[in-house]
Amino acid sequence: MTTRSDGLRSGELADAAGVNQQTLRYYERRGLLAEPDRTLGGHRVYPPESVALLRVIKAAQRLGFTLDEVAELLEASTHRHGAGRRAKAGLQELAAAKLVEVDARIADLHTIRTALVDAMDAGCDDLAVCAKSACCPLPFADLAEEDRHAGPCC
Amino acid sequence: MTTRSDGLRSGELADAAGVNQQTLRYYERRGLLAEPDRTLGGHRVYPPESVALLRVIKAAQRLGFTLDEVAELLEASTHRHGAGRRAKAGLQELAAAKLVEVDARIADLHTIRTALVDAMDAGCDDLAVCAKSACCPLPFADLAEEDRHAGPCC
DNA sequence: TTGCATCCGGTACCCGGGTACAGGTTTACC
DNA sequence: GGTAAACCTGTACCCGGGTACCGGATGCAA
Repeated sequence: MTTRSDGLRSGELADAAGVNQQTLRYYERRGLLAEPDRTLGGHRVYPPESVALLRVIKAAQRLGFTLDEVAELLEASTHRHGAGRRAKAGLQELAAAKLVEVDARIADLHTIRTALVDAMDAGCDDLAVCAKSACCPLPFADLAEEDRHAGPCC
Repeated sequence: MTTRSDGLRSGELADAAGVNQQTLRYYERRGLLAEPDRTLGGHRVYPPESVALLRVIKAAQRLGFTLDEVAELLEASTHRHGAGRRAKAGLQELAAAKLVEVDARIADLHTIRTALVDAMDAGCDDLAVCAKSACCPLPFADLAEEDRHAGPCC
């Protein structure tokens, strides 16, 4: 049965999409990739569209969506094709929400940038000294509040 | 022996600095906090300056420095007080390097922002459809390169 | 001296996004 | 039919910055 005209083996798909082979199985577990067909021996055989799908996943991830959000987006689209009702948020809603997050993060980084420049301009070169003297322009109290607002980096 | 006029217990320091008590021990392990004196029974007794030190640590962290970098900065300042030679980078150097990182991250986020707005303007609402049609403005190929350059978020 | 709050060390777990390894099949080509 | 490459499952580990839990010991006041 050499009629494997268009299926991809996991290694081929991984190479084509530029991801690790383990990542494919990881995405499968996370629900981003549907369980593919198998050979009689149990080896995965992916349809050619999978390459495009992986590229979409990577693009969405690059836009700041978490894997859970990407899974939600993909699930939403398949469900919309099938059943009429749509419970999941579409790309428009999630992108709008993500845009707000990105803008907040940019603003936050500008605050940080300003503080860094201030510290450099003031010639601070010793944290222990800064901690004791009041010369240092590092806004020890102020920064913390913004932190709560924007959330930690990770 | 009630002459504990100025020492802080770990719980007191944690409360005063607004951190978890476990975090204090964690910082001690990481070398950010020197090992404090102990009571006869082995309980930690911190000097009052520790509160300021913790605030500095939090401020530095807020500026984007990792705990390792903060430790390096603190270590550098104490070593400079002691021995004459300085091997560690000072705040000036690290801040300059961090500034470059922050600027790169801001630029990267602007790229992401643009892509998000483009996708919203184009009315994309289905990733699976976007993957197949060429209508979608999501720059599937381009984004990946920038990613390598700026590094992943976490 | 009793009783309760606090503290101790050690270990294990959390988040997100993977990656690595071990040890056992399957496939493909000669 | 032999052999090497590719594949399989399951489990454990990585990064950074903490947090939680446990059983036992201390501190302090009444």
